[in-house]
Amino acid sequence: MDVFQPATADLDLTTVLQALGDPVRLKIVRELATGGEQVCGAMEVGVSKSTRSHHFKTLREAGVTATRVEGTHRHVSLRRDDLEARFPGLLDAVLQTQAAPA
Amino acid sequence: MDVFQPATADLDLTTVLQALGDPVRLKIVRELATGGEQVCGAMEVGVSKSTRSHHFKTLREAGVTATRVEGTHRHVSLRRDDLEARFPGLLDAVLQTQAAPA
DNA sequence: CAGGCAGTTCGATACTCATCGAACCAGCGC
DNA sequence: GCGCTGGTTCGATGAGTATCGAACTGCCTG
Repeated sequence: MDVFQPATADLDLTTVLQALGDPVRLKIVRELATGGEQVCGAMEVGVSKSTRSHHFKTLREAGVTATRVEGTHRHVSLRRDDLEARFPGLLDAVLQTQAAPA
Repeated sequence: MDVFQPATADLDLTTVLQALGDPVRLKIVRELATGGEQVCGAMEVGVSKSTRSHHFKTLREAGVTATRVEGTHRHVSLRRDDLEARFPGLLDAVLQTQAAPA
């Protein structure tokens, strides 16, 4: 298992935007933003286990999240500082927006 | 020809992020940001005419750009104010980032 | 050790979408 | 009117990806 996540300098804007440009992942990011680090499975995003895993992987590989393995659990958190360093204001701008404008 | 573009209130974050999450469109947005309103065809983005048209359409329908028809030309501009009103700081954050991190 | 649980991976499916060339449409100039 | 030129639309194609269930892996506990 590679819990690899890209270095801050390697973060690619297009990739990050693509990662954020999905309703499910955006929801995940919001959850992480408000709830802090969370266990992967504790989040209810309305998709199957495998799909959820896929989205977490996408976010991680885009450099949006960090994953910490602890026993059988994976603790996922936002890489706020790294994102802020690489794309100042971007994450805040995304998070400030209302979740779902109906 | 519908030069329809969504109202400010209808702008959807996911849609905008998806629109921005493409290298070609990101390039277009940058060009518009630095050069102001431009004629559609005057922009060199490295894709065919039809593909370029498609990207302009995507950006327009996402609410990122405005299109003004003048004779046979289409003048395209960024909807900076609308985007700023709906997603404060987002566009700036995107534009501030270096174009292509090698 | 056996079982269960967390999470990933696999294989398949369906859908989206970026891309192109060609055909088409609409002004503009001759 | 005839054609050129800017731009859109069409149809096709290929790549990417979101989704699922099922099989697998690893850890922890009884």
